[in-house]
Amino acid sequence: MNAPIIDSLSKRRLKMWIRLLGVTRAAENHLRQFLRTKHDTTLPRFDVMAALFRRRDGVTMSELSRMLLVSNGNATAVVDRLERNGLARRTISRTDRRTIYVALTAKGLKQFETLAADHEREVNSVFDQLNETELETVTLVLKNMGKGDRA
Amino acid sequence: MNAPIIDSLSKRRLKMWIRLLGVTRAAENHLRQFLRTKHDTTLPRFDVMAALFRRRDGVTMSELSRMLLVSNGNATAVVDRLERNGLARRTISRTDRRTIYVALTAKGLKQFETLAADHEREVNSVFDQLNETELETVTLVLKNMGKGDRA
DNA sequence: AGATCAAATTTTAAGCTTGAAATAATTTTT
DNA sequence: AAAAATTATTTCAAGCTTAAAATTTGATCT
Repeated sequence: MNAPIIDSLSKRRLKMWIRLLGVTRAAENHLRQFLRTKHDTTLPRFDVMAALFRRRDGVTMSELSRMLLVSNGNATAVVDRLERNGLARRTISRTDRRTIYVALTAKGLKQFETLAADHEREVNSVFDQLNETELETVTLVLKNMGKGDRA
Repeated sequence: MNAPIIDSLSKRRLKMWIRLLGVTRAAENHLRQFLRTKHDTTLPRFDVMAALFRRRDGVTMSELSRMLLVSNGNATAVVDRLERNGLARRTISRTDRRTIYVALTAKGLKQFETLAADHEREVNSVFDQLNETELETVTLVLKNMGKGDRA
Protein backbone atom coordinates (compact mmCIF):
# COMPACT_ATOMS: atom_id res chain seq x y z
CA MET A 1 0.00 0.00 0.00
CA ASN A 2 2.10 2.85 -1.32
CA ALA A 3 1.25 6.48 -0.67
CA PRO A 4 1.06 8.49 -3.89
CA ILE A 5 4.18 10.51 -4.63
CA ILE A 6 2.16 13.65 -5.21
CA ASP A 7 -1.40 14.48 -4.30
CA SER A 8 -4.20 13.70 -6.69
CA LEU A 9 -5.69 16.56 -8.65
CA SER A 10 -8.70 16.40 -6.34
CA LYS A 11 -6.59 16.75 -3.20
CA ARG A 12 -4.63 19.61 -4.71
CA ARG A 13 -7.83 21.44 -5.57
CA LEU A 14 -8.98 20.96 -1.99
CA LYS A 15 -5.73 22.30 -0.61
CA MET A 16 -5.90 25.26 -2.92
CA TRP A 17 -9.41 26.02 -1.65
CA ILE A 18 -8.30 25.82 1.96
CA ARG A 19 -5.46 28.18 1.21
CA LEU A 20 -7.76 30.52 -0.69
CA LEU A 21 -10.10 30.62 2.26
CA GLY A 22 -7.21 31.25 4.63
CA VAL A 23 -5.78 34.14 2.65
CA THR A 24 -9.21 35.70 2.21
CA ARG A 25 -10.11 35.41 5.90
CA ALA A 26 -6.79 36.86 7.00
CA ALA A 27 -7.24 39.83 4.68
CA GLU A 28 -10.87 40.28 5.77
CA ASN A 29 -9.87 40.23 9.42
CA HIS A 30 -7.20 42.80 8.76
CA LEU A 31 -9.57 45.08 6.88
CA ARG A 32 -12.30 44.62 9.46
CA GLN A 33 -9.97 45.80 12.19
CA PHE A 34 -8.78 48.68 10.04
CA LEU A 35 -12.36 49.83 9.38
CA ARG A 36 -13.29 49.50 13.02
CA THR A 37 -10.31 51.26 14.57
CA LYS A 38 -9.72 53.94 11.94
CA HIS A 39 -13.20 54.62 10.66
CA ASP A 40 -15.59 53.20 13.23
CA THR A 41 -17.45 51.12 10.66
CA THR A 42 -17.72 47.52 9.52
CA LEU A 43 -16.96 45.44 6.45
CA PRO A 44 -20.61 44.74 5.52
CA ARG A 45 -21.45 48.42 5.80
CA PHE A 46 -18.45 49.28 3.65
CA ASP A 47 -19.44 46.71 1.06
CA VAL A 48 -22.95 48.10 0.82
CA MET A 49 -21.73 51.67 0.62
CA ALA A 50 -19.25 50.71 -2.10
CA ALA A 51 -22.04 49.10 -4.10
CA LEU A 52 -24.23 52.18 -3.67
CA PHE A 53 -21.33 54.35 -4.74
CA ARG A 54 -20.61 52.29 -7.82
CA ARG A 55 -24.25 52.48 -8.86
CA ARG A 56 -25.03 56.05 -7.90
CA ASP A 57 -27.87 56.21 -10.41
CA GLY A 58 -29.79 53.78 -8.20
CA VAL A 59 -29.96 50.16 -7.14
CA THR A 60 -32.86 48.07 -5.98
CA MET A 61 -32.62 45.90 -2.89
CA SER A 62 -32.54 42.76 -5.04
CA GLU A 63 -29.74 44.06 -7.21
CA LEU A 64 -27.82 44.98 -4.09
CA SER A 65 -28.02 41.52 -2.59
CA ARG A 66 -27.08 39.95 -5.92
CA MET A 67 -24.08 42.26 -6.27
CA LEU A 68 -22.81 41.39 -2.82
CA LEU A 69 -23.74 37.71 -2.96
CA VAL A 70 -25.73 37.94 0.24
CA SER A 71 -29.33 37.09 1.05
CA ASN A 72 -31.99 39.73 0.61
CA GLY A 73 -32.78 39.63 4.30
CA ASN A 74 -29.18 40.53 4.94
CA ALA A 75 -29.29 43.48 2.57
CA THR A 76 -32.41 44.71 4.32
CA ALA A 77 -30.70 44.59 7.71
CA VAL A 78 -27.52 46.41 6.68
CA VAL A 79 -29.42 49.08 4.75
CA ASP A 80 -31.69 49.53 7.79
CA ARG A 81 -28.68 50.36 9.92
CA LEU A 82 -27.12 52.65 7.33
CA GLU A 83 -30.44 54.42 7.01
CA ARG A 84 -30.71 54.79 10.79
CA ASN A 85 -27.31 56.52 10.69
CA GLY A 86 -28.39 58.83 7.89
CA LEU A 87 -25.92 57.34 5.42
CA ALA A 88 -28.39 55.75 3.01
CA ARG A 89 -31.92 56.44 1.84
CA ARG A 90 -34.72 54.30 0.40
CA THR A 91 -37.05 55.49 -2.33
CA ILE A 92 -40.05 53.58 -3.62
CA SER A 93 -40.11 53.22 -7.38
CA ARG A 94 -42.80 55.26 -9.08
CA THR A 95 -43.49 52.67 -11.76
CA ASP A 96 -43.49 49.57 -9.56
CA ARG A 97 -44.45 49.98 -5.95
CA ARG A 98 -42.76 46.72 -5.00
CA THR A 99 -39.28 47.88 -5.91
CA ILE A 100 -37.22 50.10 -3.69
CA TYR A 101 -34.21 52.10 -4.76
CA VAL A 102 -31.40 52.60 -2.30
CA ALA A 103 -28.87 55.41 -2.52
CA LEU A 104 -26.23 57.11 -0.45
CA THR A 105 -27.23 60.37 1.18
CA ALA A 106 -24.96 63.40 0.85
CA LYS A 107 -23.53 62.48 4.23
CA GLY A 108 -23.01 58.89 3.12
CA LEU A 109 -21.36 59.95 -0.10
CA LYS A 110 -19.00 62.28 1.71
CA GLN A 111 -18.09 59.65 4.27
CA PHE A 112 -17.53 57.01 1.63
CA GLU A 113 -15.17 59.12 -0.37
CA THR A 114 -12.60 59.40 2.40
CA LEU A 115 -13.31 55.83 3.41
CA ALA A 116 -12.66 54.50 -0.08
CA ALA A 117 -9.30 56.19 -0.51
CA ASP A 118 -8.10 54.90 2.85
CA HIS A 119 -9.48 51.47 2.15
CA GLU A 120 -7.63 51.25 -1.15
CA ARG A 121 -4.41 52.20 0.59
CA GLU A 122 -4.97 49.50 3.18
CA VAL A 123 -5.78 46.80 0.63
CA ASN A 124 -2.62 47.83 -1.12
CA SER A 125 -0.56 47.36 1.98
CA VAL A 126 -2.10 43.95 2.63
CA PHE A 127 -1.07 42.70 -0.79
CA ASP A 128 2.18 44.57 -1.19
CA GLN A 129 4.28 41.39 -1.30
CA LEU A 130 2.57 40.65 -4.63
CA ASN A 131 4.65 41.83 -7.56
CA GLU A 132 3.28 42.85 -10.94
CA THR A 133 3.64 39.43 -12.53
CA GLU A 134 1.99 37.58 -9.67
CA LEU A 135 -0.77 40.14 -9.61
CA GLU A 136 -1.55 39.68 -13.29
CA THR A 137 -1.36 35.91 -13.00
CA VAL A 138 -3.68 35.60 -10.05
CA THR A 139 -6.14 38.12 -11.49
CA LEU A 140 -6.29 36.11 -14.70
CA VAL A 141 -6.91 32.84 -12.87
CA LEU A 142 -9.53 34.44 -10.64
CA LYS A 143 -11.34 35.75 -13.70
CA ASN A 144 -11.32 32.26 -15.10
CA MET A 145 -12.61 30.84 -11.81
CA GLY A 146 -15.45 33.32 -11.72
CA LYS A 147 -16.63 32.17 -15.13
CA GLY A 148 -18.26 28.97 -13.88
CA ASP A 149 -20.37 30.69 -11.26
CA ARG A 150 -22.60 27.72 -10.52
CA ALA A 151 -23.55 29.51 -7.31
CA MET B 1 -7.32 65.56 -18.33
CA ASN B 2 -6.33 62.18 -19.69
CA ALA B 3 -7.40 58.96 -18.05
CA PRO B 4 -4.49 56.59 -17.49
CA ILE B 5 -4.12 53.91 -20.15
CA ILE B 6 -3.95 51.18 -17.57
CA ASP B 7 -4.79 51.15 -13.89
CA SER B 8 -2.16 51.96 -11.32
CA LEU B 9 -0.65 49.09 -9.37
CA SER B 10 -2.75 50.18 -6.42
CA LYS B 11 -6.00 50.01 -8.37
CA ARG B 12 -5.10 46.65 -9.82
CA ARG B 13 -4.40 45.27 -6.36
CA LEU B 14 -7.78 46.55 -5.25
CA LYS B 15 -9.55 44.94 -8.19
CA MET B 16 -7.74 41.69 -7.53
CA TRP B 17 -8.95 41.77 -3.93
CA ILE B 18 -12.54 42.42 -4.98
CA ARG B 19 -12.33 39.51 -7.38
CA LEU B 20 -10.74 37.30 -4.75
CA LEU B 21 -13.56 38.12 -2.38
CA GLY B 22 -16.15 37.42 -5.06
CA VAL B 23 -14.75 34.04 -6.00
CA THR B 24 -14.41 33.03 -2.37
CA ARG B 25 -17.93 34.11 -1.47
CA ALA B 26 -19.43 32.34 -4.45
CA ALA B 27 -17.63 29.13 -3.54
CA GLU B 28 -18.61 29.51 0.11
CA ASN B 29 -22.23 30.01 -0.80
CA HIS B 30 -22.16 26.96 -3.00
CA LEU B 31 -20.57 24.81 -0.30
CA ARG B 32 -22.90 26.18 2.36
CA GLN B 33 -25.90 25.13 0.32
CA PHE B 34 -24.33 21.75 -0.38
CA LEU B 35 -23.70 21.12 3.32
CA ARG B 36 -27.19 22.22 4.26
CA THR B 37 -29.16 20.29 1.66
CA LYS B 38 -27.05 17.13 1.50
CA HIS B 39 -25.73 16.84 5.04
CA ASP B 40 -27.90 19.06 7.18
CA THR B 41 -24.93 20.96 8.58
CA THR B 42 -23.18 24.30 8.19
CA LEU B 43 -19.84 25.65 7.04
CA PRO B 44 -18.64 26.78 10.50
CA ARG B 45 -19.51 23.39 11.97
CA PHE B 46 -17.69 21.68 9.13
CA ASP B 47 -14.63 23.87 9.61
CA VAL B 48 -14.45 23.09 13.30
CA MET B 49 -14.94 19.37 12.71
CA ALA B 50 -12.23 19.41 10.06
CA ALA B 51 -9.83 21.08 12.48
CA LEU B 52 -10.67 18.55 15.18
CA PHE B 53 -10.14 15.76 12.69
CA ARG B 54 -6.80 17.08 11.57
CA ARG B 55 -5.62 17.31 15.16
CA ARG B 56 -7.14 14.16 16.57
CA ASP B 57 -4.56 14.04 19.33
CA GLY B 58 -6.17 17.13 20.85
CA VAL B 59 -6.61 20.87 20.40
CA THR B 60 -7.25 23.60 22.89
CA MET B 61 -9.94 26.22 22.34
CA SER B 62 -7.29 28.87 21.67
CA GLU B 63 -5.50 26.76 19.09
CA LEU B 64 -8.83 26.07 17.45
CA SER B 65 -9.71 29.73 17.05
CA ARG B 66 -6.21 30.50 15.79
CA MET B 67 -6.42 27.69 13.24
CA LEU B 68 -9.75 28.91 11.91
CA LEU B 69 -8.94 32.62 12.16
CA VAL B 70 -12.03 33.30 14.24
CA SER B 71 -12.49 34.89 17.65
CA ASN B 72 -12.35 32.69 20.72
CA GLY B 73 -15.94 33.54 21.56
CA ASN B 74 -16.91 32.19 18.19
CA ALA B 75 -15.07 28.94 18.75
CA THR B 76 -16.85 28.58 22.08
CA ALA B 77 -20.25 29.01 20.45
CA VAL B 78 -19.72 26.52 17.62
CA VAL B 79 -18.16 23.91 19.92
CA ASP B 80 -21.11 24.40 22.29
CA ARG B 81 -23.50 23.45 19.53
CA LEU B 82 -21.42 20.50 18.35
CA GLU B 83 -21.24 19.28 21.92
CA ARG B 84 -24.98 19.65 22.32
CA ASN B 85 -25.38 17.39 19.28
CA GLY B 86 -22.96 14.83 20.68
CA LEU B 87 -20.39 15.42 17.94
CA ALA B 88 -17.63 16.95 20.04
CA ARG B 89 -16.43 16.68 23.62
CA ARG B 90 -14.50 18.97 25.97
CA THR B 91 -11.89 17.72 28.42
CA ILE B 92 -10.15 19.87 30.99
CA SER B 93 -6.38 19.57 30.92
CA ARG B 94 -4.96 17.77 33.91
CA THR B 95 -1.86 19.96 34.09
CA ASP B 96 -3.53 23.33 33.61
CA ARG B 97 -7.12 23.71 34.61
CA ARG B 98 -7.54 26.77 32.41
CA THR B 99 -6.98 24.91 29.15
CA ILE B 100 -9.64 22.75 27.58
CA TYR B 101 -9.05 20.11 24.97
CA VAL B 102 -11.73 19.59 22.34
CA ALA B 103 -12.10 16.41 20.33
CA LEU B 104 -14.58 14.68 18.07
CA THR B 105 -16.68 11.97 19.67
CA ALA B 106 -16.98 8.59 17.95
CA LYS B 107 -20.23 9.84 16.45
CA GLY B 108 -18.55 13.03 15.29
CA LEU B 109 -15.65 11.16 13.78
CA LYS B 110 -17.95 8.82 11.92
CA GLN B 111 -20.07 11.67 10.61
CA PHE B 112 -17.05 13.67 9.54
CA GLU B 113 -15.56 10.84 7.53
CA THR B 114 -18.47 10.64 5.12
CA LEU B 115 -18.81 14.40 5.21
CA ALA B 116 -15.18 14.98 4.27
CA ALA B 117 -15.21 12.69 1.25
CA ASP B 118 -18.36 14.32 -0.08
CA HIS B 119 -17.02 17.78 0.65
CA GLU B 120 -13.83 17.09 -1.28
CA ARG B 121 -15.86 15.93 -4.26
CA GLU B 122 -17.92 19.11 -4.11
CA VAL B 123 -14.91 21.41 -3.85
CA ASN B 124 -13.51 19.58 -6.81
CA SER B 125 -16.59 20.23 -8.85
CA VAL B 126 -16.57 23.91 -7.92
CA PHE B 127 -13.05 24.34 -9.20
CA ASP B 128 -13.13 21.92 -12.09
CA GLN B 129 -12.59 24.62 -14.70
CA LEU B 130 -9.11 25.04 -13.22
CA ASN B 131 -6.51 23.01 -15.10
CA GLU B 132 -3.28 21.67 -13.63
CA THR B 133 -1.16 24.64 -14.63
CA GLU B 134 -3.58 27.23 -13.29
CA LEU B 135 -3.94 25.22 -10.11
CA GLU B 136 -0.21 25.15 -9.49
CA THR B 137 0.15 28.82 -10.33
CA VAL B 138 -2.59 30.04 -8.05
CA THR B 139 -1.48 27.76 -5.21
CA LEU B 140 2.01 29.17 -5.47
CA VAL B 141 0.81 32.75 -5.42
CA LEU B 142 -1.55 32.05 -2.52
CA LYS B 143 1.34 30.56 -0.54
CA ASN B 144 3.30 33.69 -1.21
CA MET B 145 0.36 35.85 -0.13
CA GLY B 146 -0.01 33.91 3.10
CA LYS B 147 3.61 34.63 4.01
CA GLY B 148 3.01 38.20 5.11
CA ASP B 149 0.22 37.36 7.53
CA ARG B 150 0.05 40.74 9.18
CA ALA B 151 -3.36 39.68 10.51
C1' DA C 1 2.52 33.65 51.54
C1' DG C 2 0.21 37.53 49.37
C1' DA C 3 -0.07 40.64 45.58
C1' DT C 4 0.28 41.36 40.86
C1' DC C 5 0.44 40.11 36.29
C1' DA C 6 -0.58 36.99 32.47
C1' DA C 7 -3.18 33.32 30.03
C1' DA C 8 -7.38 30.39 28.68
C1' DT C 9 -11.89 30.36 28.34
C1' DT C 10 -16.66 32.02 28.71
C1' DT C 11 -20.15 35.50 28.76
C1' DT C 12 -22.49 39.38 26.92
C1' DA C 13 -24.34 42.74 23.79
C1' DA C 14 -24.59 44.10 19.31
C1' DG C 15 -24.34 43.33 14.73
C1' DC C 16 -24.18 39.98 10.71
C1' DT C 17 -26.23 36.21 7.95
C1' DT C 18 -29.16 32.74 6.37
C1' DG C 19 -33.39 30.34 4.79
C1' DA C 20 -38.10 30.25 5.14
C1' DA C 21 -42.44 32.38 5.79
C1' DA C 22 -45.21 36.43 5.27
C1' DT C 23 -46.72 40.78 2.66
C1' DA C 24 -47.68 43.34 -0.97
C1' DA C 25 -47.76 44.51 -5.79
C1' DT C 26 -47.50 43.11 -10.62
C1' DT C 27 -48.14 39.92 -14.49
C1' DT C 28 -50.07 35.97 -16.64
C1' DT C 29 -53.79 32.65 -17.30
C1' DT C 30 -58.19 31.21 -17.82
C1' DA D 1 -62.33 40.28 -14.56
C1' DA D 2 -61.09 36.82 -11.30
C1' DA D 3 -57.66 33.45 -10.15
C1' DA D 4 -53.14 31.93 -10.16
C1' DA D 5 -48.44 32.54 -10.58
C1' DT D 6 -44.48 35.59 -10.17
C1' DT D 7 -41.59 39.25 -8.25
C1' DA D 8 -39.70 42.48 -4.61
C1' DT D 9 -39.15 43.20 -0.17
C1' DT D 10 -39.50 42.47 4.78
C1' DT D 11 -39.97 39.77 8.94
C1' DC D 12 -38.66 36.07 11.83
C1' DA D 13 -36.06 32.58 14.28
C1' DA D 14 -31.87 30.53 14.62
C1' DG D 15 -27.27 30.43 14.14
C1' DC D 16 -22.77 32.94 13.31
C1' DT D 17 -19.32 36.43 14.57
C1' DT D 18 -16.98 40.00 16.84
C1' DA D 19 -14.91 42.85 20.55
C1' DA D 20 -14.88 43.73 25.16
C1' DA D 21 -15.67 42.48 29.89
C1' DA D 22 -15.72 38.95 33.31
C1' DT D 23 -14.06 34.60 35.36
C1' DT D 24 -10.90 31.32 36.59
C1' DT D 25 -6.39 29.50 37.00
C1' DG D 26 -1.51 29.75 36.78
C1' DA D 27 3.03 32.24 36.95
C1' DT D 28 5.95 35.81 38.82
C1' DC D 29 7.52 39.10 42.12
C1' DT D 30 8.43 40.87 46.60
